[in-house]
Amino acid sequence: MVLGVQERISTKMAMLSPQLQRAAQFVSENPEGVATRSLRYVAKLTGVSPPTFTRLASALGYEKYEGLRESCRDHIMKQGLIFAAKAKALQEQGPQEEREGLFVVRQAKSTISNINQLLKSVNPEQIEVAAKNLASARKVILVGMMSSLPFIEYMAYVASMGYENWHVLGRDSRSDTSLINGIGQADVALVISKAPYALRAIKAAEQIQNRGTFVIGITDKMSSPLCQHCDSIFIVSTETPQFFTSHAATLVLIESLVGLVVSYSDDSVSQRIASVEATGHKIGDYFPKS
Amino acid sequence: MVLGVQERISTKMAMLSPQLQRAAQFVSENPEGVATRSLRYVAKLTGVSPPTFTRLASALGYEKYEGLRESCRDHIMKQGLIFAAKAKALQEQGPQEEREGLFVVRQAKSTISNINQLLKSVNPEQIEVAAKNLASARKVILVGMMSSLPFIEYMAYVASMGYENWHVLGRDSRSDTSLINGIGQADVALVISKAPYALRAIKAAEQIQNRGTFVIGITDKMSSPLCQHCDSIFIVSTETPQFFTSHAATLVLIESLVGLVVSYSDDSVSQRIASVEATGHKIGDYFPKS
DNA sequence: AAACAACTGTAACAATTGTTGCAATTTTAT
DNA sequence: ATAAAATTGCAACAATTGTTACAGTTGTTT
Repeated sequence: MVLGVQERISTKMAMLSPQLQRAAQFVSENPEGVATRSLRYVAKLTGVSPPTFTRLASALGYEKYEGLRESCRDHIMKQGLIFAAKAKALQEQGPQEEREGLFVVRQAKSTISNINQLLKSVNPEQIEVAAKNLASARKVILVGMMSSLPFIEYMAYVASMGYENWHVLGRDSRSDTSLINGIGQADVALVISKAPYALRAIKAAEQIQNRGTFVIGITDKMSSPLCQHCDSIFIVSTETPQFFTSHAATLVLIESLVGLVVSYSDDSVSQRIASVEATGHKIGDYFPKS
Repeated sequence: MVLGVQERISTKMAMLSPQLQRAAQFVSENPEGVATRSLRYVAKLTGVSPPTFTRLASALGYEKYEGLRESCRDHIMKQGLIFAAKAKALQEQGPQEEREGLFVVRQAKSTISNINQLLKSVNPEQIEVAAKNLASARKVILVGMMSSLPFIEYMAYVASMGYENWHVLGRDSRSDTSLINGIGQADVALVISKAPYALRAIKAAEQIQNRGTFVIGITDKMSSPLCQHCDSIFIVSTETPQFFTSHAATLVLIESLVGLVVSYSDDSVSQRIASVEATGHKIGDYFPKS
């Protein structure tokens, strides 16, 4: 069997010299460029000397540079075929057409539509206000159960690099009650709940709001039981061609929120994040270099 | 506005000489060939003398043959944009709305572009193969550290509704080693790692692969250290207007994979999922149905 | 039928391409 | 520290590229 460019690059990348890696990365990221432009042109674009690409070709096991280019041609031809199929699938639009090869496409399509809907339905000002609240809160309580928990934890992880006052509720029930008891009006909570709505999340939102805490909610429908316990609510659609729901639009909202929160905080936060990563490098959490 | 190759050919085709028509037809039918191969090669393929193509270029209104080729390049690139039409529409949505405050819009834009890139770069067949592997594995090991862990856990959560042989590595180090020791060739692992690459994830992938286990990797670059320890690798872009990265495209891939896995499994899985939800209702995990 | 114009391939061309030897540099080992 | 090895860019190279002038062919007009 003949290996493709991408496979060859991914297997040999580690044992290439710095310049060859640069070249390899470029090839990997723009095979069309390699297939259509000349070696010297590509070299200039990459910021590497022409011979480097000749050498890359032989390092990847091709006899000549033309072999590498031929591989790139293959790659884009295959993509062209794939795309033809995708385009056809989109035109047919058949909901009963359960062709497996197009799963990703359908998934992606509904995801993009979900994101677009998020953009249409959501008020930017509302996000700003929510972010400001989160940024200035004494304590931030994150609530999410079942399938929403991972996204709450993602948020907590990102926030943990810059803040120490963000807490996740729902990891274990013991600490939960004490956490709820300690909060008040100076704090802010963010709750995520989608159908089927986890009872504990709804109950938590209710209790938290009863204590005078500002509650931000992310849910999937206006009719969601979460709505009535929130001071600020975001509706994100979760529709999917599959039997379970998609959380991608939620993720976009979360990432936007966190980004805004960081931008509202002072520079010390950015510095903290930088130092967290530096510490990680020192104790060997991260892969060296790059 | 600059005309494309196809338009130029269709308008002038009638007033071309026989040989030029032959050449024009070839160009119209294989623009990729023109973009990627040399003039002389194309000429030989068409059965026409080389100068004919130089003449065709000027007959179509290009200054030189290179102009025609450039048009063909454009044509190729445009193909990748079929799906990106929505993203473009989004961009045109409002240039005056490009105010600094609209974080969400910028975030959404880059996310959609990331998803599009996923579609462009990923081979549906490869996803199918990966999903089949996951569906038929004796045990599935999910690996992800740092910011990737929540997504691994999401995957584990969704899978837990239908399968009992999916395990997350990295929740606590004690059980990790025993888990790794128990795996072999009948098992499949899925590893997620993005820059900055968590050392433990890379090491885990290495160890797992050494045991003969099939390793599926999700990472952000071909130059990622994860690549060399994987039998199947998916590249998803994580670019963002912000300082940290976006995982939305990864989520789309994950949701597609899980959806496929379920579709490859027999009906018992769907039944299991249904019963899990029913049980949840009975013990009061979920909010009473609306 | 001859004269003309348009069409097309051959061959020589200048430009550009990919390649290779060599020297300068950096990295690694001793 | 020194030596050896590997990496990398420069410059000269042979090959190939796209182009053009020219000549043979074809079909049309007078």
